Amino acid sequence: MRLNQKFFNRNTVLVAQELLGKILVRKIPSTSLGQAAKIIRARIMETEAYCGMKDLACHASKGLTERTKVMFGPAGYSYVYMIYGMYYCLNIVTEREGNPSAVLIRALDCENCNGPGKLCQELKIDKKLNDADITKSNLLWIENGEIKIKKSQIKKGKRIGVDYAGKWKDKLWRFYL
DNA sequence: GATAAGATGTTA
DNA sequence: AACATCTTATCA
Repeated sequence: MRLNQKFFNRNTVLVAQELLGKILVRKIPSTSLGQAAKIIRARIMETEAYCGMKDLACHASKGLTERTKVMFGPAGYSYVYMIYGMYYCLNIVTEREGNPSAVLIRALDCENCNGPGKLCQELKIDKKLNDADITKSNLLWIENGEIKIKKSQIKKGKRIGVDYAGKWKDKLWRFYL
């Protein structure tokens, strides 16, 4: 079953943990004539929570801009941005409209998906998939996993690469299996 | 294992 | 100028 708006319209740290073990589904349309479309399904293994304007590690802390505006909208939308000039990162917007937060998908359990930049490469996720309603899209969505994840299976750590974020850099908002 | 550098373009 | 990354190289 596909996860709905209600699932994402909640506390970001909670959603980040509950996304572990869920199935990310990506339908890649055919690129050339006669070539079949491809569907990739993979378990989410690692996430990070980025919580609103106060969180200095969250892009939305810089205010509403062309880049961050998706996060200010309703939950359940994709936020895709370019990082370091070479990679894309995939996030899902959480919380109610006006509370700009998102969960970064850092790793899946498939080949070449052990990092936020790599999994976007593997799943052919780029800026075109920014601002997509993943509760309705037929290109990208998330489904319930078969397996129920127990709280004891979830490991926590500091978020990666956010040393500039002052007191927010030490928050244990990275979750992984 | 830890650390450093380089590739690269968007962002404010 | 800094950056929510990854790969390769060079240490220990």
